[in-house]
Amino acid sequence: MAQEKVLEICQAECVHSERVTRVKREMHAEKLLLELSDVFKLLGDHTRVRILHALSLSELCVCDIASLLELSMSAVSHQLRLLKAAKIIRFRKEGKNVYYTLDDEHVFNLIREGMAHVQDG
Amino acid sequence: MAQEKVLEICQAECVHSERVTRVKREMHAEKLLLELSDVFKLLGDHTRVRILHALSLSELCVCDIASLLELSMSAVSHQLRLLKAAKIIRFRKEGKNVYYTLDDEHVFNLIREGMAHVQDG
DNA sequence: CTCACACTTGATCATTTGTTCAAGTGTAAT
DNA sequence: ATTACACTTGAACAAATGATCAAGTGTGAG
Repeated sequence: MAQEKVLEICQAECVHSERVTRVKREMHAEKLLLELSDVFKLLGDHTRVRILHALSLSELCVCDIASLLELSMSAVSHQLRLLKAAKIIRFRKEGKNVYYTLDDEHVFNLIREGMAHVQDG
Repeated sequence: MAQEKVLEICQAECVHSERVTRVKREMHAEKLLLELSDVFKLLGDHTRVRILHALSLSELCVCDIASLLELSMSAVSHQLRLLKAAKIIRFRKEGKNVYYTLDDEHVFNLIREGMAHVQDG
């Protein structure tokens, strides 16, 4: 897992060095890519996607979600915690209940765009 | 992990049943959501996102990618295999080289939309 | 043919991840 | 205060994951 300096790379003649250096120049985004993969990782779980999809249709409290998706409240709460920490969802307390919603339209768009990809086959 | 029938759900008065049944009616998408989470899961890895981002800038052969991202060819090849299987990327052989590209614009859009989310903070 | 080499693949292993269980908050009603 | 209950949280454990290593393809050059 520790990404050592491997350099099991092919001979110089194989690497298209002009292309590689050009792409490397355009890749001033390493840090953002790391954040990006973290966001996708959060969306990349069946339970969490189901939760987010449900929240894209309505604000819901924890036990609504648990009931809807037939999960334990504990399992739901754990996942909500992750989504909350990543600012993908927002919450609001009201009495004994805690209501969750999507945080912004980006996530909504991501789900829509993802759906489009999936539906095309 | 085995998703047993838990039903540790709160009392009837807490569940907003009209809301829950309405959302449930609108959720005729369970199977798609499963596929969707699988796609996001593939995008949800640092190495794979870096590979995809590089491919969004240019067609590249395996050792270009390995060189660019300082990874072993083996590691790259394993990840390409997953992306290929999910039809997220396409390949073309030419002599001893194998060139990879993004399969369609959906993935490109996903990465762009994801970047927008990340950049907003 | 034989060799070099770009790439693939299977096995292994450490890390990460998601669920469950049990215990702990905090709020509202009695 | 005491109880009920919506929700959170930590520990524990099984399953999934990603990198490495070693062995395997297949293609082109000599």
